Amino acid sequence: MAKFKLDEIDHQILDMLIENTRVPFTDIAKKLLISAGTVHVRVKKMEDAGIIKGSSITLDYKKLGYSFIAYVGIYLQNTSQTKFVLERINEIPNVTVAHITTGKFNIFCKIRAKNTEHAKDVIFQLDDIDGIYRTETMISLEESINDKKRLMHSIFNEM
Amino acid sequence: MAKFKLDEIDHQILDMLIENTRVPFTDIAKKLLISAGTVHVRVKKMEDAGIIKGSSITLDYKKLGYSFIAYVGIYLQNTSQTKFVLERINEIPNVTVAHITTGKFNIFCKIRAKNTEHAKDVIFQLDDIDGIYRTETMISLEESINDKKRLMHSIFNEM
DNA sequence: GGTGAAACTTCTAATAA
DNA sequence: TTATTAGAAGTTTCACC
Repeated sequence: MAKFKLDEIDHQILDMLIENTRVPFTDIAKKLLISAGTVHVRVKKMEDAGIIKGSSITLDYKKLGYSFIAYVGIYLQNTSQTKFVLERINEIPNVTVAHITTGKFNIFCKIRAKNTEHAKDVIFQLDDIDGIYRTETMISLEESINDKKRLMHSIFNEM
Repeated sequence: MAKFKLDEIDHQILDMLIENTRVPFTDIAKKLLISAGTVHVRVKKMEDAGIIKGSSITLDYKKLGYSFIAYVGIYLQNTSQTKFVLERINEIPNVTVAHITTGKFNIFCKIRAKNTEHAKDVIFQLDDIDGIYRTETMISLEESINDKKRLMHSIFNEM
């Protein structure tokens, strides 16, 4: 996969879009002292290159009654079942991300639930999947999400 | 935290915004057979209520040369140092999320790096933090992200 | 590559229902 | 709560640097 070359302008455009996708191109243009047309062309180029894959709103799951987060490590009976089990896991909407991993666990996933009671149901759903022989749960007491912009800066400064 | 009441219309608006924040309100209106003004009012209401926290672009980190993902479980010398250590961890831009957890680990985080060599540097940075006495790394061989929309549907159907 | 302005589309807020 | 509408604001294209 080829590394796409971004210059300082692209980088600053991304920074602003990371914070808010609806920031007007005219505002970006004003801040970077370029024209709105240029912003448009550059964003389009990054979209076409697949650097910008899409955009999404950020929801407050706590306000939606979903304040429970946990990570679940999964041990399989047999690693040949990995693909199959992963598909079953991904059918559970409460599983937000799943990884095939090296180390202790074969599969590792993050779940989101309403509360402990509800989380128990989700974990039971996982335990019920054929091929999973044991799970190990780590409950999140506090989540801190790192600023996307900071990662972008560190990526950019190495390019 | 009070649960905000969303109706079917709100839910469908969220669905469309989850897929693409830049979808014109007029398109949403057309699809849901309501006016663009109504869409605007409802989105604003959800923003004011904090249900919609913001919006961001999704980047392709692989294309940016960052194809390495790992989870790192952290053991502390003393749990009283948790807050302090978490702050140090969050200063590393390659750590994208960190959690205080129950279970084996005291802190659990996700890192993003260029490759194994680079990941080693990041993990060494973690190991160097005062108060951390051991880390355990799980490398992601494959990541599958579950559709946000599916989670929203399951949340909505329980409301 | 970038610009600036025209043409087009979308947003927003006020008014009315 | 929702619809309509008109003016403001944003986006996109294009001829020209």
